[in-house]
This record gives sequence, structure tokens and C-alpha cells, in this order.
Amino acid sequence: MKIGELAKLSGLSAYTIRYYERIGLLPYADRDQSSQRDYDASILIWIEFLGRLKTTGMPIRDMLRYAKLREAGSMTGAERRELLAKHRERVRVHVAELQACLLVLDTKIAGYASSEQRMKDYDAKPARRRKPTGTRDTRPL
Amino acid sequence: MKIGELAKLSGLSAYTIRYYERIGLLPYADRDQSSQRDYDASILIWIEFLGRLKTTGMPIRDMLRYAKLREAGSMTGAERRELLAKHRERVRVHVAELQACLLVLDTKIAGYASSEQRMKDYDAKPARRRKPTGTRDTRPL
DNA sequence: TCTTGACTTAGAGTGCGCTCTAAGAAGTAG
DNA sequence: CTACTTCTTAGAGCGCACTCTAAGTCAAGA
Repeated sequence: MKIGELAKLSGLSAYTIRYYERIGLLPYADRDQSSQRDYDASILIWIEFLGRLKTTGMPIRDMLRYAKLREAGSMTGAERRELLAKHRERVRVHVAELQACLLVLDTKIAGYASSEQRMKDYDAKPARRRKPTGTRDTRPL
Repeated sequence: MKIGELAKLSGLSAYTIRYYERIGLLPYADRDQSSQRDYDASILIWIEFLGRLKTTGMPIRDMLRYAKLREAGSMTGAERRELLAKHRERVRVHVAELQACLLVLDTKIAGYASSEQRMKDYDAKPARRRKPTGTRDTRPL
């Protein structure tokens, strides 16, 4: 498989694939007789995993550390496990933060929605409006 | 409140506060007689909200759009609501992705843990080892 | 044969979000 | 008064992760 095809299958650009190889995130690829990269489909699994690390916000330098350990062989399993476990905890914390932010967003959006509702009420019957009693002020920021 | 104190209370650096003002994310602050910024505590609520937008991955240009709408007054409520609602959906999608990634990480970490266990077993009784039967190969990537 | 298009390399450029520098003014403690 | 800290500005610099350019090689199709 040439770099263009790998790009399509992996979702990375050919630029990015070469960049990843340059920095060591992807292993040096075999070249064909005209020194073009020739990939085995198995690389896709690794790229997919890198994508998950990236999605979860791992910086490239940490992925690189993982990649180096992986290349170093099976003796590095404990260290890799530790690296991933620490990362997992960070991701969990981040997910919890995001969920808290989602609650705030929900509240704010609901506030805007009720503002709009009050606007519509006002437009529909401007002479009949009265001080709201049971409804607290939900004017958004 | 001067910029240094606001920096402490908000968690932003004074550099960042000035930068945010420069680009329009924070309103132009009143200056005292010696032209130093003098803040009202109410700005903290806005900064906190910006922080949530940032945590959830909103780019500054979108925060800026929201800030401009906010400054433009209450007529922009519907547009702000829409902006936040779209953002909320993106965040929800992202959270779901992260949770999927967490499952993969869990599996991988469990794989390393069982590798280590097998290593220990091997070290403990190297003469008694046998082909695993009920246990599938959990060698991690 | 000619052209098209995908590939190669080293290295420059981009966009984001800060982060810091330089030079100077003003308030505060000893 | 002196020294120290905190502030002011405009603008330069940085780290990250790409993204692209330039100049050239190579193989396949009209």
C-alpha cells in the first residue's frame, strides 16, 4: 500500500503520515524499488490507536514515549501500562469536567429559551403582561 | 481590583487577561487615575464562563462571536442560544468519543496487567508452565 | 514520446493561544 | 529618598501539530 492509499484509509493526510514517521510516531516504512513507502495494512491498527490517544488529548511527546517503549519490546509492558493508566485517569477527570460544563450549558440555553418565550408572550399580548410571580428571573448572562 | 488580584482570583495570568481584552474577549476595563485597570468582581462570572467554553474546546473566535453578541444586547438572545446549542451538541459528541476511547484504554490496560500476571507466573514456576487453555491470548499491542 | 499524477526530500510557513520582553510610569515600604 | 513591586504599552517569541513548497524522481496511460 502506498502513502496515498494509507492516507485515505487512515484519515490522515500524506503530509501527516510522513511527519509522524519523521518524528518517530510511525516506524520507518519499507520502501519499494523506487524508494516509495510501501505499507502493510497492519499499520492501520497502530494509527487507529494513535488516533484514540490524540482524541483523548495526549500530546505527541507522550505518544512518542509510548511508541518508543513499544519498539523496545515486551520488557516495557509495565511502563506502558503505567503510562496508559495515568492517561486514562486524566481523561476520566476531563470527561467529568466536560459533563459539569454541559450542565451549565444546558442551564444557560434553557435560560435563553425562556427569555425567548417571554419575548413572544410580550409581543403577543403586550397590554396583558404582569409581574411574574411563580417564575424566578431566568435572564441569561 | 487590579489586574494582579484578578489574575489570582480567576486563574488566568495578567498577560492572558490583557490579551483577552486586546482581542475583545473581555470588555475594555476602566482605568484608575494612573491608567491601571480597575476591575469589578462581576467580571469573574464572565471569565468563569469563558473558562467553561474553553474547557469544552470552543475556539477563541467563537467565544469572540458570543462576546460580541452579548455586548450587542438582549436582541441577540436567539443567536446566542443557537451558538451555545450547537456547541453543546459538539461537546456531547466529543464526550461520547472520549467514553469510547476510555473503553479501549481499559481493555488495553487490562491486557498489560494480565501480561504482567503471566510474567510473574512464569518467573515463579518456570518448569510447570503449560499451554494456556481457557485463557485467550491477551498480549497487548 | 509526452504528459499526468503520485511520490521523494529538506525545510519553510501557518494558525492557535498564549507568554514574554522592553521601556517606562506610578504606588508602597523602609 | 531609595528600592521594590506592580502596573502600562506595542510588539516579538514560543510550543504545538501540522501543512505546504520546491525541486526532483518515477511509472503508467493516451
